Amino acid sequence: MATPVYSETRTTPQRGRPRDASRDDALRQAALEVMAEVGYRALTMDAVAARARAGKATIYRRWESKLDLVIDTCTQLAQQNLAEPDTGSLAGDLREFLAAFAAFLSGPSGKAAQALVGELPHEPELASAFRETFLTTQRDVLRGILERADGRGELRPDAPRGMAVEIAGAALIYRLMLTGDPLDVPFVDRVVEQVLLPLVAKGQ
Amino acid sequence: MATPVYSETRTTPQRGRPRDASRDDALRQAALEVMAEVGYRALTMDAVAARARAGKATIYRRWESKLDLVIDTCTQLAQQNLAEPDTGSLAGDLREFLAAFAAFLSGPSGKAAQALVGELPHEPELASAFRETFLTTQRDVLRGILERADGRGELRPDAPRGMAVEIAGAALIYRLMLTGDPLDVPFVDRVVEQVLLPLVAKGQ
Amino acid sequence: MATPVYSETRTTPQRGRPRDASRDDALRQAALEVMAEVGYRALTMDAVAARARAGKATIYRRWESKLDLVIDTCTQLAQQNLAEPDTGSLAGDLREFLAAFAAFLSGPSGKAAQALVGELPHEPELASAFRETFLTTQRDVLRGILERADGRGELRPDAPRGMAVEIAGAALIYRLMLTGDPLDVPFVDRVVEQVLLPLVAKGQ
Amino acid sequence: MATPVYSETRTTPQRGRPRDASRDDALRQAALEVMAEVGYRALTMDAVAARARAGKATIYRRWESKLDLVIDTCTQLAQQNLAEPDTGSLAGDLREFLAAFAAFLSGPSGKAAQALVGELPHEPELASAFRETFLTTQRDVLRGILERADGRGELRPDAPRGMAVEIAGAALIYRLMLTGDPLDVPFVDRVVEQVLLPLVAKGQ
DNA sequence: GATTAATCGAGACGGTACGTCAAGTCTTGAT
DNA sequence: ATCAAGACTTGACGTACCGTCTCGATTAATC
Repeated sequence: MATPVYSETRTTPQRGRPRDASRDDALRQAALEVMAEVGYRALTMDAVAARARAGKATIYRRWESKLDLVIDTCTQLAQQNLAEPDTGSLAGDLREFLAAFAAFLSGPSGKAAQALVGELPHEPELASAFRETFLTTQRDVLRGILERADGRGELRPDAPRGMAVEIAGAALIYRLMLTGDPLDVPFVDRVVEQVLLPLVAKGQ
Repeated sequence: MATPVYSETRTTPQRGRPRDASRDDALRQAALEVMAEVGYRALTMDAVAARARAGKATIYRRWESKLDLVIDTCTQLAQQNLAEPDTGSLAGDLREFLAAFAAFLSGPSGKAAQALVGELPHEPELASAFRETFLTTQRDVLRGILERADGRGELRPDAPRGMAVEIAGAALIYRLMLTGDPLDVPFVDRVVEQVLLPLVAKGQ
Repeated sequence: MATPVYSETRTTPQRGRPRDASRDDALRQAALEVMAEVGYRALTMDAVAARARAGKATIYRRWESKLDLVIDTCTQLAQQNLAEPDTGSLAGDLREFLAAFAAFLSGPSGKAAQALVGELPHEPELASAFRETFLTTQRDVLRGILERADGRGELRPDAPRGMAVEIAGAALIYRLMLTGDPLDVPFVDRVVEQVLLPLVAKGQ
Repeated sequence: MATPVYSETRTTPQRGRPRDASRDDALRQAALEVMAEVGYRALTMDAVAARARAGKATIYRRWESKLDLVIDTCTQLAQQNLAEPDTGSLAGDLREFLAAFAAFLSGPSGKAAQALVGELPHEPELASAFRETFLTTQRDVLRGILERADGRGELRPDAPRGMAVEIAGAALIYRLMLTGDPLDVPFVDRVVEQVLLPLVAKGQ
């Protein structure tokens, strides 16, 4: 599921009191705060309900489970950070975009993403929502950056573009989730200069 | 903690019935099976105990918590696959080692590792055990491979060795845990040929 | 409270859509049916509303609570059976009245009354409404019967009238609510002949 | 059900930790206290568990429901008050026994009994347990008293014994549960002198 | 005839209790 | 002191109901 059910194009006119849309945001906000504080495992529906001053039924009316709520909460956050940069150079575009992505991952969304990784193999719906939110978008932007660089003649003809895109994401997320090392601008710069440009840029 | 408590140097000689060491393996085996079937979240101590035909106290006598049991179970598995290859060439060593590591990750240990990722930020002890098991060892072997290659004069002088090591691990784990794409030999070969060798090997 | 709020002498003339008086009966009828089926405890306002095809607000506009609705429903039923008999003889009056009262108690009102007994100690308002409906009226009629019999010289001078009245009610209600034995005409006759007349009638 | 399941004659030897019998009493005591304070309706399992410092599962392991717990709690109390008096006279026996029964009903058991009346029609098991506890025993004792009085030649030959027994119980319980008037010794004396003795004793 | 306001069915809302389930501890008898 | 078994406390789960509220849609009395 993973989204409150407004999108359902209504067949019947509109019966009863309509859902209060402001509760959605309040609940997502509460979920985000609680998850940031105690993590996914220790997040309880009671805590979210209490923080949003809502009844639990109000949550379960919108999301089927804790997982569903968390997914939707993260997805919502991901909508914003799509900024496709255009600095005119491959190096500039890569640096700018990866820095933005790193910042996004360093915030609550990153924490949430990490919390969800363990569920992916057992929750197919979550897995596809997760990949859509955290992987596909970022991958598409990177591909666009490489294409524009190719248009400017900056790429080697045999550049392994797919692999470069994968490596870029992998490097950031590996740091974030596994090593625990900081995901800062110097690191992004090193990834760009020591890995990405050498792999794809002409004359390196 | 993450290891059965035999190491506790006994002050008193040895009184009463000694611990049945075969229960350790039975319990780890049960834990592994249950985790592979239902994942970390849905794994219950009762289920593990029942599968091993053991009492819960028998588990808690050895491990402090569910997490602890799972960590130890995985660590145990990791002990075996340290095989440092020596094919005589950088490319050969990389291929062989990464293929072995990929195979290790593709098994139950990989599933377990994934299940644990979400807990790392809130469980410092788990985090260090996890990194020791899944990251450090692999990193050290890779570093050794690069050093021996350097001794043979196969590396460029300015090769970004640390980054190469990090990228190698990142590429595999990213695939395993996030994209869900298969972690097979062709992929490993592509990583070696399209990424690692270009980054560090002389004359590429 | 225990009565729909029409009595409220309106200060403002009469504005807006007037209340649909037919909903009162529909709701009481629904309440009676539900209570007869599942008892007081398991009666839910949602069930009553659904059965009457009414909104819950329509109920709460008329009655303050579940208790209030049930009380009013029973009271309504009680209004009818006040018939003070006048057969010309004490025995005849007693038989006729107690048979009528037994019939009343054997119907849904009796079930409802029983359902309410448990609430009496904790609901003073309910208690007084309950006593008014189920005890006082019946008691007054019985007292009238005894007085008229006394006027005819049928009573012993030392007849314990108060006790006789109390015993008459007690015998019926005890059967109804506690023993579960049938509250039929033969029983009423036995109460009259074996208990009431011996206690109060001259020459027994 | 209405009794913790020890009575179940065990087929298997005895496996695992046995039930802690002291929890039974603690829970019954807590239930009695809570019920006396807030009544049956408002009694919650959480409140009982909290007061007994027990988990809810510990309650549900023993009793299937709130009703079941309450029944058992009362039944336990009823076991004690069977005292069959033997003063040597019908009047003395009646006074003594009914006073004792009135005292029993005036305590927490009486409150509990009242709370249960409303459930009787919908809970056959409860009904029979209730009657066994609160009616049958008392009835049997009364019957014994009448028989012994008959043996002493105190009864009229045509005395309506069954009705007398029923009336005695009805008078007390009617007062207790319906009218709310006090169930004190003067009242018991009046019942004996004005009703029971006139109905059955010789020469009245 | 248009306006006005309280009604109607429907159902979302904040709460509270429900009965279940799991984690980790403790207690049996037996080895 | 260990073992299997299972009762124990704690606390979260997801559901159901209470009594209130809010929606669009009637429906009279008032203007």
